[in-house]
Amino acid sequence: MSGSIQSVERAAAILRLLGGGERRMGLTDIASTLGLAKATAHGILRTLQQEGFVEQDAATGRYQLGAELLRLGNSYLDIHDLRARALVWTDDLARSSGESVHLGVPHQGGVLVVHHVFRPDDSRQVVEVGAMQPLHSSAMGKALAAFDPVVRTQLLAADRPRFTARTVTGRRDVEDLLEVVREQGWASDLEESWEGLASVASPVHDRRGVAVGAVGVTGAVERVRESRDGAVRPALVAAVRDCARAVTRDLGGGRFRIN
Amino acid sequence: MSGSIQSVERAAAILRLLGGGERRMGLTDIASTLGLAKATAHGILRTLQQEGFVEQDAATGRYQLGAELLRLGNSYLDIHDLRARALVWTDDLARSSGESVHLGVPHQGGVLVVHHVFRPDDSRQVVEVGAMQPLHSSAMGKALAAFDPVVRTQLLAADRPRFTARTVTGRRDVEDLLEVVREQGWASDLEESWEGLASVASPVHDRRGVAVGAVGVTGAVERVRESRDGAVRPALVAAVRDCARAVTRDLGGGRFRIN
DNA sequence: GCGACCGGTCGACAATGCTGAACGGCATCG
DNA sequence: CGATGCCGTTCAGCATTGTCGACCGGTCGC
Repeated sequence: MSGSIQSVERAAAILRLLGGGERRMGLTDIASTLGLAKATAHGILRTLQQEGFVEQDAATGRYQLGAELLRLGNSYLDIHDLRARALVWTDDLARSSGESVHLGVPHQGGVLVVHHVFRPDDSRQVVEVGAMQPLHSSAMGKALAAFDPVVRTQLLAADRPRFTARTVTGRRDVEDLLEVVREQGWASDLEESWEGLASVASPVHDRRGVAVGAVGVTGAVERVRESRDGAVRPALVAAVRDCARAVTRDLGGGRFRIN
Repeated sequence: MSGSIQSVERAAAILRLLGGGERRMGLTDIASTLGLAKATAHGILRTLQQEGFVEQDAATGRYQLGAELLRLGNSYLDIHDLRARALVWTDDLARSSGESVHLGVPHQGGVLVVHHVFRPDDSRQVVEVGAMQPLHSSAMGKALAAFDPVVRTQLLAADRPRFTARTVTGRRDVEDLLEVVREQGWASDLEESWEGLASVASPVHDRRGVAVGAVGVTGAVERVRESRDGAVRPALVAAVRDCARAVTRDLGGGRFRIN
């Protein structure tokens, strides 16, 4: 029986449902959305609640995600090998570039941010660790898709929503873009995800040469580009690629690889 | 049948096992630790892996926590009402106190950090969101235990490991300490958890008056205390209590409550 | 105060997942 | 270099376990 455990699968579906979209959901909602009997959903929810993965609002009886997920998510970060090795390099990159630095890994058709170094000034910033970035419009996403065939397939298969006027959505256009990224070894995002924000990213490879993550800097488009509508600042590109190369080397891979 | 779903319970146990202690575990280890048949553990692990909650090292075959947990943990933060309301106040507290600020909620016999504002200088700091603090030796833990009977019971029931020479471990001592905290409305941690670090914390109450969280500042003991072996800086205590009171008020509760 | 809705419960059925044993690959050790 | 253990994985049969539909009791809104 190489199938999956049904109840665990359903529990995961419930968690995913609670994690995306509505903040709180009622039992009936959850059950009907997933096509389950109310009693079935209730049993799973009761167990998840008991384990801390789900909490129930005492007043309204509605369900939401639980604190245990935050704790375990943090444990995941402790485990993360790539992240541990990248810590020191990304710190340096943030200092030298003066911009905030992200480390992302491919996850479920997107890029999951596993590390985030704040821009080294006193401005108010929010932690983005645990957040997702789109594959088709983020620098890290394109860097990963260009070097990992699996991610590339995901990118081409999924729909690519338009976030700004500069978002590239056409399949042909995306494919050409990835070709360029593969040739030059780095990717950019010039106001393709958010107005006014630009990023530069480069992939990190493990010892077998597969792209396991990407390092990127993000900042105001005025600081990332040389001039209005100009090219990305070469020094920034060099710094990002240096960082990505350093992490790759640290992972024990890429001795013979160029990125 | 008010029991729990067995397989979901076991899946949660596996996740908790992977989250605490060993970074990676083999199937046999996991199964024997939890008293499960290998095949049973394998089925659950396969499902968890498929859902992204667990990852398997391709080389060694060992299992570790998966990225989906980080994503969901982040979603939990988005949901968190207390955290959302506290954001602006904790920012102000960090600025005015010049120290790093934490917001914690009681969770599984400890304090789970749900928000963390960096000390407003350029020093290198790591995000502690998702980390746990002990009830008996942290300022937030004591603040929560003093005002929430459930947490208080947990604190008295659990064993209280000694972290430094100043950690209070005796049951009688802890009870007296909590009494003082309840009277004065705030708690401190003077090198009881880590050498050189001190904290001050005050509880946040919801509209029904129960302590749902705690706000605390943490810094070098030399900056928190007025003098060597002196009292905690009154201005710092006032700032923390102001912040906690503000959040409580924001939650719609505590109009008649003093903390 | 009536109705509709919601969360929760109950008991029966059978589908589901658990169990013990056996397989194949890998590394180690003799 | 073959034997031996260890480990992750698979298999098939059995009964435990979770699922289902119908049924409560409370609450909100009309």
